[in-house]
Amino acid sequence: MENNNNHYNPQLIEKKWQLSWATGNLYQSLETKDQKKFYVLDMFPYISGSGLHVGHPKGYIATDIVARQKMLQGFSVLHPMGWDAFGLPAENYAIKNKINPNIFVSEHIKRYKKQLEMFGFTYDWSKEINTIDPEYYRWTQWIFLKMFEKGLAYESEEPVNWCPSCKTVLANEDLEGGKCERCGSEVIQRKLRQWVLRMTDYADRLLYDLDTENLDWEDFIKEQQRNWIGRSEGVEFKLALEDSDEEIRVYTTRLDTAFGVTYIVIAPEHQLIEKLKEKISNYSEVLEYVNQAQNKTELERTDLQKDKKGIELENIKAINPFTGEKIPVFVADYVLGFYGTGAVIAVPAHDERDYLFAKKYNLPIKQVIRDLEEVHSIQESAFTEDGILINSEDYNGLHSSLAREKMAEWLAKKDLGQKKVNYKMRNWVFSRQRYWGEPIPIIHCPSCGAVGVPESELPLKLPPVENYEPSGTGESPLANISEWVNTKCPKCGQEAKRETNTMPQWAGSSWYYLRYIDPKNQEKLIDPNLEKHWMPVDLYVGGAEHATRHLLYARFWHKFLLDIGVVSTKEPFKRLVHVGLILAEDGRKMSKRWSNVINPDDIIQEFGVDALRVYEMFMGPFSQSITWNNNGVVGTKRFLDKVWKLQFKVSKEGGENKKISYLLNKTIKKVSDDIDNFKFNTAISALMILVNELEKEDKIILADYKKLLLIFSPFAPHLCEELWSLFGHHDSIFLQSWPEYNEALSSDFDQEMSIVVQINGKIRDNFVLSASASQEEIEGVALKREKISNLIGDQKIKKIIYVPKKIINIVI
RNA sequence: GCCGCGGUGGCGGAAUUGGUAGACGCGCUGGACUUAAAAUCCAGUUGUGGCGACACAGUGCGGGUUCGAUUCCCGCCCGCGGCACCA
Repeated sequence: MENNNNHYNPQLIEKKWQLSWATGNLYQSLETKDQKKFYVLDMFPYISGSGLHVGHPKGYIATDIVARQKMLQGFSVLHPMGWDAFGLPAENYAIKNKINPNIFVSEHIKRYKKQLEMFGFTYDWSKEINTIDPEYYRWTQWIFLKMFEKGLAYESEEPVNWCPSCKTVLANEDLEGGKCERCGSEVIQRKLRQWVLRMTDYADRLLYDLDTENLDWEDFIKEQQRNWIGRSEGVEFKLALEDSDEEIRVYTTRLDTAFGVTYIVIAPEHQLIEKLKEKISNYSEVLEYVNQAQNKTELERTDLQKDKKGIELENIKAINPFTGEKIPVFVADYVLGFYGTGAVIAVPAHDERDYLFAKKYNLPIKQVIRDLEEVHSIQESAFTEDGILINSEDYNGLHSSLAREKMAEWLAKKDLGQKKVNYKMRNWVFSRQRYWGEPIPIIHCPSCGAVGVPESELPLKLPPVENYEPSGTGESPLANISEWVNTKCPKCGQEAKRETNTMPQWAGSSWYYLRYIDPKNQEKLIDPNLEKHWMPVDLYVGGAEHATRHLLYARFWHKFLLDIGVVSTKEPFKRLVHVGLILAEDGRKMSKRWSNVINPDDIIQEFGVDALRVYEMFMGPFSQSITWNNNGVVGTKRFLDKVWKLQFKVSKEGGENKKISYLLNKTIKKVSDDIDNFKFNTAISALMILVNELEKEDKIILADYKKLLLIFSPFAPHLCEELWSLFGHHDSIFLQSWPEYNEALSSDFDQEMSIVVQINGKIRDNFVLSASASQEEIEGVALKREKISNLIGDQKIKKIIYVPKKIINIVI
């Protein structure tokens, strides 16, 4: 099909311009001093088994529009792309299809890249990175070594989440409702030696910088991170045990309720059970309960619906330091071993769980806080809010918040306890018992312990292996390659063994945005001058599912890199926008499983990539999930054809068309603002309105048409570049300047105004008159209108409200 | 259960320092062009009543504030996302 007066043929122009842009190095980012920089970043794709569907490029289209607009506005733009390719999903796919993961990943990268190139994106491919490239992951390993040096990476034997199907441990962040996020299997707790990153050391900074660094992030993502970090301020203190040297340490945020403590509850994992085994008179019963609890899966144990069960440690009594009362000690699995001290004071009157537990086991419920209005009845339910203290001796009458302070002071003075901050967030379990990941650069020496691989030996390459299958023993398949495992200790030269665990999927993506800036640097992770030039990332676009994983990990690593002087900003991503999903026409997620996937190649074949780009941006608000509709692409192709057809109305002669220049000017502002605010749908709508008006004209002035092409070009780059060249230009449209909005012009045109007349707020009439008319004149005209005077009749006018240039409301 | 977001025509959606609800697009109806179809163009399209001018109703439900509420307040219902015994 040829181009004709009604339609253009995308096949004839799109490939041509993509080639021209690439050979002209149009998108190479340069560190020029005289231009302002703009670093716009996409979350790079993870290489999995399935290819791209129409949902994947949505975010990339948006960043491409922003990148092109910024270029036109005179910024030097960095817009890179790369590949995230280590990790479980890629490895599982490779195993399932019996391919070498290396080969599978490399082939898929080629395919992804080809698909991305069809979209005509502005990527600077000279900056391409790939997380499985040894020249890339040597720096991932380098960061790990630095963390090891600083004591932030350590070995641990704590119980960890183990996925029996993936045969590896998982971080807390990798769980979804107690199940493996990848395969859905139930995760069990297993004691295994692991590498762990001390992320909780950064908890406060991760929390406070969300607010103090003026991050332009959507609130719900910040909120998710805050909840995930889960900071709480409380007090840790000890209770003595009767007839014993042991003591119980507890953590509470409600010290004000301390006089209401009627028993203590400890977690089944608590070491005190073992220590007191001689003293506990029902020890065998207790042990049975403990074993039962530990055999439960995480899911069963955290099921809120289940009964609050527990068992008393008979013959054990703790002493409440505030009252001197002797209180029983229970073990119950609703207390978590890993949080706080693994032991809590139970205040049934003021905590719902304790209330249920106390009712079940007939334990006393002692009220020590009353509500201000004195309407709450402890007989009916626990009162969990702050209030006024009662039954609390010296503290009676104080408000909860003040009581907490005073009581904490008292504990500190008696040397029984002090204020303490706790986090829900746990340290990052960083090793995986799998093949497809960055080797952890550590050597285990019988004399020196864990020793870092010398920097000069990086990258420590992942060796080829015959069998990728995970063993399930807690060792990775690397353990079977003796020539790789056996080595010498870099410190003492003795025979030693390499660490065989690998890094998790999220390692490479935790710092990739830095490497784009200086991808080929052999000496350093990044050149400090380049880092200062480009960082922080000005705009980061990707899926919201990364709120508590990638985005938290990357912030953590970034802060560490700040501490060791590699980067200069506190936060990596200044502005973050999340992309809404594109759902299939049946309303479900697009997936091979449902065979409802729309392939972009087919749409591009039929309508061209510009029509697809414009449609995806026009569908609805960018961050909202929206269902795909093939007819929508028909509509945007129709719109592109309208723009194409307008060229035949362009005339080089003739004077200014006031009406059009006014509307054009308004559209320039609307489109500029809307791109800034990610309101692409209304930007396109404004362009449609302009085009509809231009269609009605017999003649279009060339200068106006060029402006239309310029403001439309970020959305439909191929079509606009083609039309630009058809008017005799030899240089790219993207080397021009974004049209300026002329503020004076906007008021110039408003010589008339349309006034709506309301009676008691109901619209009854409207008329047009000169924009210079005063309120009195307008009132006069309105009251003389036949319709209005008939409606008013002889009723009395109470008052008249005038909204300048819009509405006059007569109240009768 | 807690936190966050949302509910507007046949459909996707637009409009919020309170000021003409339904922009723009899809679909549908009628018309022009054509031997015919496609494409394109023109007109219409929230509902009810009316030939019509127009009237009444209308932004999840029930109240309230206001000259005026999709927008603000109170009480509910429904959907989506996140967290989930964190003491």
